[in-house]
Amino acid sequence: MILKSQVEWALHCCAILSSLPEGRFLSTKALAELHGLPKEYLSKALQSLSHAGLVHTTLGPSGGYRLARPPEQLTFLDVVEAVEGEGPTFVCQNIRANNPCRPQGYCESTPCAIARTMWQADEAWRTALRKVTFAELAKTLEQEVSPQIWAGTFEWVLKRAG
Amino acid sequence: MILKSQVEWALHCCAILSSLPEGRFLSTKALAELHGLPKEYLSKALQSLSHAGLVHTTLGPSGGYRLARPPEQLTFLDVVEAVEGEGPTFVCQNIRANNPCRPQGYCESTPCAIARTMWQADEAWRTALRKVTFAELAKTLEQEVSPQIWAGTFEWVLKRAG
DNA sequence: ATATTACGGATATTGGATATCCCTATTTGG
DNA sequence: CCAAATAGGGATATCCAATATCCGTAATAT
Ligand code: SF4
Ligand code: SF4
Repeated sequence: MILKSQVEWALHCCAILSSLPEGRFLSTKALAELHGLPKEYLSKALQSLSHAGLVHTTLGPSGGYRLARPPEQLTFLDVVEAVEGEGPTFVCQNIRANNPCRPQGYCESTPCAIARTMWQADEAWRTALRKVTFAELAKTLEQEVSPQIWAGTFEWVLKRAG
Repeated sequence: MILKSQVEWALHCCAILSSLPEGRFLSTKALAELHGLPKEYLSKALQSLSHAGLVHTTLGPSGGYRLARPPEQLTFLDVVEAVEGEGPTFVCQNIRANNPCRPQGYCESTPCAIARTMWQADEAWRTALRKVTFAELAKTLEQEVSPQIWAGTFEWVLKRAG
């Protein structure tokens, strides 16, 4: 059970977009170059973000993406779910229904304890991701990333942002 | 990102084995019949449990599986990790290394904040699963499952347990 | 007008999950 | 001792989602 690599891509892109000045846009091409990713395929991940309403887009030269909300209101969970979907990791096949000891046509009323436990774990995972916003991430990155790279990247991005 | 169905199978099998009287064994064949699963493939899941040391096995007629520890000491996490593996759900491809603004040969010292956040969420998921033992599951199931089915299944299992 | 962009459909390619088959060593029960 | 039953493991086939590429369309800035 491994998340798609698009999740990492989308998280990185949102991290970059978080530090983009108000009102400016960054294109798929720039984001792909910056991260060394296939442009056409990264585009699909960005479209997922767009479809989820997390980013706004503009067409034409100097077009691209910007965050739809301030980074304080964008969480890791938003991005992960936009790309990976909102479904549970544990999908119950209801195999208890195959129990030969069950009376024919018997129908359980409640989801069983096994599934509930797995879903609670899913919820704990989601809760952890919901707690971290991109504002906090930006703060952490600014402390941890080498100032030289930080400034260089910022300049690189600004030069390409429409 | 969806868990393999083998996870559900293994959880169900351990639930059954939890209520098996001390010293007796239940075969793959019986477990497959009880849950309506392909015997040969279920066998792979049970082998994972065996390889992880969660169950003991015996060969020959009347052979099969029993829990290696009391249900109080067997957690959901044990079973899930035995089948699904212990790796993180978020695999970092280190795409920050592709940043064209980085000096050549530059090497980050610490895993980045994005990966750490994702791994923390993984840990929250694991913690939730580690909290639930099969002793607690048995207690819940006994309360929730219809007494008729519960008794019938118990009898069905005992008849086939070696 | 032209170049650039997001978007979406179509289409490979790949790898892991699913599933089956068969052989071997071991143990039980007769 | 013998025959049946069992776990274990290797080989193989199938299926499907993730990965990746390509191209056409509409919109937009210069
Ligand atoms: S017991 Fe729970 S996990 Fe298993 S089939 Fe039923 S609902 Fe699904
Ligand atoms: S920034 Fe973090 S998640 Fe992204 S490539 Fe680097 S270590 Fe991996």
